[in-house]
Amino acid sequence: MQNKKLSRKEREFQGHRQEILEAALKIFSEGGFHGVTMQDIANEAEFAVGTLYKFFKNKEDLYRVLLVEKIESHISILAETIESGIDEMDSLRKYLENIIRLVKKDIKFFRIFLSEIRGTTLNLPVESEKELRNIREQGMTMLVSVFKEGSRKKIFKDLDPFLLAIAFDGIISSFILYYLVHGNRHPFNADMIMEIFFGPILLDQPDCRDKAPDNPNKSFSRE
Amino acid sequence: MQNKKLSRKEREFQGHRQEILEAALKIFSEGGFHGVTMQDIANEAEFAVGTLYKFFKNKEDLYRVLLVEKIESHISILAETIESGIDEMDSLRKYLENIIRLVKKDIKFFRIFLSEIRGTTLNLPVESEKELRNIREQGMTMLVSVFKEGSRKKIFKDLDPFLLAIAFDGIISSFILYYLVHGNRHPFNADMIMEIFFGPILLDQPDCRDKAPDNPNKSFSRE
Amino acid sequence: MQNKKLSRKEREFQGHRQEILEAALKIFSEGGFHGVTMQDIANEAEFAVGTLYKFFKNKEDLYRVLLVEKIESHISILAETIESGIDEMDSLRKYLENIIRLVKKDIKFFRIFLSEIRGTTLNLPVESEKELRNIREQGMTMLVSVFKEGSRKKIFKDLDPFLLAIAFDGIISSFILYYLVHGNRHPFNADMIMEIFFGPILLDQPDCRDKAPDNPNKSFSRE
Amino acid sequence: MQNKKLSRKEREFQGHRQEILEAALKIFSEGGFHGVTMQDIANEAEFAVGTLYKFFKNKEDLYRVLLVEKIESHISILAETIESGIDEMDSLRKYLENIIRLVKKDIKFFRIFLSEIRGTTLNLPVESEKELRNIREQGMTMLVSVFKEGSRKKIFKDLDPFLLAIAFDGIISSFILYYLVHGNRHPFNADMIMEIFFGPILLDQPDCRDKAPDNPNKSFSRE
DNA sequence: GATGAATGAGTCTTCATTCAT
DNA sequence: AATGAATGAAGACTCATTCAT
Repeated sequence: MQNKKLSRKEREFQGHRQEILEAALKIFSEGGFHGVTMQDIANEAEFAVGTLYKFFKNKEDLYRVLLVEKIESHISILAETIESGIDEMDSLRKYLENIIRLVKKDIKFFRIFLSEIRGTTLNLPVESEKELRNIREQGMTMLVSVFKEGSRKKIFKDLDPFLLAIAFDGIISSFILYYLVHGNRHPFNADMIMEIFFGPILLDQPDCRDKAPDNPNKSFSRE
Repeated sequence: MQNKKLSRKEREFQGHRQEILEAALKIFSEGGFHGVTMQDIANEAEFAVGTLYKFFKNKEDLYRVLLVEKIESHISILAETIESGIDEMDSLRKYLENIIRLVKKDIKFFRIFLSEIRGTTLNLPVESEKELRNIREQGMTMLVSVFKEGSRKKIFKDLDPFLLAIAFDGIISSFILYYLVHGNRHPFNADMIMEIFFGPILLDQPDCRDKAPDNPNKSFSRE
Repeated sequence: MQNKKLSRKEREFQGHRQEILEAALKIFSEGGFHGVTMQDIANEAEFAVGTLYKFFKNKEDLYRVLLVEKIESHISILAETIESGIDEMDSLRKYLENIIRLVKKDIKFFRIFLSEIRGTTLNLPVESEKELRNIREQGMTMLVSVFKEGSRKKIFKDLDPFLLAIAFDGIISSFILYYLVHGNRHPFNADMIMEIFFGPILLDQPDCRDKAPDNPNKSFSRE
Repeated sequence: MQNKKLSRKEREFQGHRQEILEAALKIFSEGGFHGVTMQDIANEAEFAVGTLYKFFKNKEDLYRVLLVEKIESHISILAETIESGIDEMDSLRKYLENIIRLVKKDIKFFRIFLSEIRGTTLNLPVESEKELRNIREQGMTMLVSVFKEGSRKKIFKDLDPFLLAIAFDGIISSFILYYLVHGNRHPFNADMIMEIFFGPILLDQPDCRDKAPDNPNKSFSRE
């Protein structure tokens, strides 16, 4: 009975915690970290401000937890996805399909996520930003592995797998961002993105590389 | 003589305005809009706070002007660049080379720019955000035209030129972001990006498209 | 019990609101609207500045509420008074007696009231000034009615009742002002004011009117 | 010649001083002391802000001088007027006629004057307020003398001449204020005010004095 | 755990005043 | 005397956080 009682309490605790996180997600996604007050979140969550502080150390902590929990959950889904692929192309296509599914399911989160992750000027204190960036890096690492493996197997052209991962990730982000801002104006799906990325865009031309003289000025490296 | 005197004053005025803008750029790029006080900027600019308000209506105005002036200048450079290309591929390569050049020259600006433009949650009041997004849109429009023309000429594969532009833009942003965060760890240049985007990544495979059954669940469209 | 608790909270809330209003009254009556800071009021009220803003939207609102609540309360007292008179002279004498009583009881308020209401250059934004003037106007309207009725009954000499009200009101204000500045140096009471206003000042003289040639220059009308 | 040159300079100096005072009068009368910036006045005067400080020590000084000079000039006019009267009634009528004339000629000044003089909460630091009040007192003193003389000559009813002066002054202020706020809605002139003040308002009634029992509660004296 | 009134440090912004030209 | 750019002190207001109930 004691056990049961505690368990109910625990369930309630977790329930309230979730309600607060969801309220925070909604409110933050609309106003951004600085455009939102703890009172706003408390109102949305239908709790008193003080209560928020029983669950989260402070505003920043609430925001951070919000992001970290979701990112970790998404990353673990995507990790499974990638591992379930029968080959690298399959993994990446599934990865894409899943991201698209997640974005549709969780627009609010991605709204925050993008502004937080793509920005380089900070909403949060350095420490929190680092943590976010590290978690985020794990996601990139997964991609890099796939591209490395694909390169090793000679499925992919011989390019730095890291750069390929950056590019792939950039395309995805760009589509997500476009979707968040403009909705369905130019519909797309995983296969179209795969085609754009992996297929040739340029038709009937030997190679676009040889046209470029090695002008050091153009290369992207700090002097 | 009267004329000369006025001209000196005007030059001084513009000079001070520039100094403030540069100080603001530095400080904002380090702390973000909300992480920075007018006092911080005044200190960096070596003016009194009050002086900032002689040049800019308020903090937001200062930030907005900072972005707008630079974006407009960069866009006009890129527009010229694109027009100077002998064909679409040349235009895009030059576009890329110029962006890379601009980023190297103006890291601080791009730091702000990315966080401002890629985010969907606002730093600024809605009105200012709209203005920024509109200017930014002009940049995208340029890219779209090139892809449209390339499609028309059958230089590019028959895909929605809009999606191609989004993808191209996404790759660029991703590389810039990577450069801003990690510097030169994985060096790249315009040609590499061109190759990744326009060349095929997938080797010796007929087409990646036909493997994908038309699963509506995967397509990126709201219900 | 729940009810009681709420009621206690409500009582406390109203209590604090009153404490703030009283502190504000004291401080404003000494320094005027512009000569006083919210910090001054907070100190006097023994609350933090932030607390003031839980009760009043801003400094102006606090000042306005202060005036409006008191004016309305005073006007309603005076309205009752006037209605309770057995005839017009009685009404006005009672009106006077009550004003004198109120002034003695609430010197601080009248200090603010006079400077606010008699001035024509604004302390407050136009909107608030209008509101104050409107409420104030109600007070004048009461006086005008009495004078109208007295004129109709031929109790008063046949003069524009409006002008009589203005004159009567002016005398009162003048005595109040004198009292506020010099205290009791020249004591007076309601009856003395009544005598000055209603009785003849000029002795044994036919009428002072016929001596005045109709010089348009002297009449108080805009050309 | 040297003399002449200085004299021209002096004339110019005085001219500019006047222009500034006039601009200040206009601007202050519209916005009140605190609602106006030195820049506003400078704009109106078509001088630079710095120039204002060549003529006046600071904002307060400008405001004070503005009032003092006008008040003194008006008082001296009114003093002459009063002295020119053939008897007390004539003096007071002429006094009234002149005030009305002055108000019509100098609405802007009276707008400031009233709010400054009738208020008891300060726009200005205590010292300046005292100075203004002293000058103003001189005006009252003139009135008091006339009433004293009238009482001595038994022209006026035997009432404290001081109170009569306060009452007379109050009526005048009230009419002026009404005129400033509502313009000519209820036209009046010196004679009407004389009649209201000196004639009986109450008709066919023995005396209103004896009805009043000596209730100390009603008398206007601090306990 | 839940509450929400109270706190007060922190910021933007204004504007009287100065001073080099 | 005239200028007006620069100054910086001062004040209204906000909001994350605390704590007594």
